[in-house]
Amino acid sequence: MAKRQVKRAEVIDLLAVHFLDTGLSDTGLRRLAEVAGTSDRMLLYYFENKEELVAAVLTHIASGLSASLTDMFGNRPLPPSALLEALWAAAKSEAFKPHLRLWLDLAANANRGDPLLISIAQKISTGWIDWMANLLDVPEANKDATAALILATVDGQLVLFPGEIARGEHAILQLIALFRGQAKAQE
Amino acid sequence: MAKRQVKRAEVIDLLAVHFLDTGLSDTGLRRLAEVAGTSDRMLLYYFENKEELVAAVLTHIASGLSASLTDMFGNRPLPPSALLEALWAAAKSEAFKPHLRLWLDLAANANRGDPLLISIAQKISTGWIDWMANLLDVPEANKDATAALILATVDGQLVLFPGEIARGEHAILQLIALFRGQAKAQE
DNA sequence: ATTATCTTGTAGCAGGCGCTACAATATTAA
DNA sequence: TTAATATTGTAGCGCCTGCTACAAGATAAT
Repeated sequence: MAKRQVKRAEVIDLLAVHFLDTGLSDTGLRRLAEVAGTSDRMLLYYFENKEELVAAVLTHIASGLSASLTDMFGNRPLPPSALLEALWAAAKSEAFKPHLRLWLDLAANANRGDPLLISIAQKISTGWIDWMANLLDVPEANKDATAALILATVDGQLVLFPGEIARGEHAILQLIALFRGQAKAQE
Repeated sequence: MAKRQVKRAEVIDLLAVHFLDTGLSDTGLRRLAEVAGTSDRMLLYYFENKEELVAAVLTHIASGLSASLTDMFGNRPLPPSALLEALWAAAKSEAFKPHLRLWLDLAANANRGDPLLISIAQKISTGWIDWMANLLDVPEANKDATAALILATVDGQLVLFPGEIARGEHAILQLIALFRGQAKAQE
């Protein structure tokens, strides 16, 4: 009778939505219990402690990421300029914002030194990079570096223009132009 | 007579160091009082409330930033590739890390929606961009975009590779190469 | 010298935090 | 049916949070 495991999975699903909605700040046990339709006592029955709960929810979100990414972009190879263009359009959309904000939250907390959060954040980062590297129509040797550059620039927008990501658009356009120039030079 | 103002300034100085050391997480009033050599009661005498305290310390750090930047880089115009190279070397150094981590902390909290933190973060961001735009040896029309691109990419490293910023170095090198290629194409 | 103002200490409030002890119930196994 | 086990509720612990009421001492103005 693994009712505990079933409930645990349900809780994770509900809390994933909540984390994406509100970030990592609104995570008191009593609040999470309310969101998940249970009690704090029960959360600590399903999970060892709060740390394990948070880790489970975040890794669940991370593992669902790849799927939604391929849904959104397919797997047709794209040149860097086109990929960045498409990614930037997505990043500006409301549907994408929760993921980006949560990721920023996670990175900031990880940079405080928490080893658990660091490992989770790194797993998510490499997930993004691998996915994008496979999608890039560039020489094998440049794939990872190009993917990291694209991602870092988009993330950087989030840091540089908080609350108003689209304001730094000219930086993205600049990078697109650089990619185009490079492509032309290689002809 | 205005002893309160004097003490207030001293407190801000001490707390600026503490914020740079530990980020925005360790900011309980009793802890800050200990660091500043006073009591929580006194902090709330010098400042209206905690919010005003944090704002004062952060803007103090922000206003000291320009000075230390020009100290470090002078004001000789540099091409984008050289500037990025120098900035990246600085970003990897221990001396610089506190500023970057604090900035990331600030951006993450601002992205939660706090209007006060948003305005502070934006002030700091534009400070960086303006400083760098003035330093860039590129056509006037491209200065802001190039500066934002460089900053966003370096910040993005912080998000993408938490706790281990140097691991994403190939992305930076990629951007440097793109800048070099662009410079050559324009000859 | 006497007010008035400025500065500071003591004590505590109401609420949140993660977590647990204990017991009651529900479910399964024998 | 009885006994073991799994699930859940109630209540509360000790500690932290931002903040405040109140009064005592220090300093200044009159």
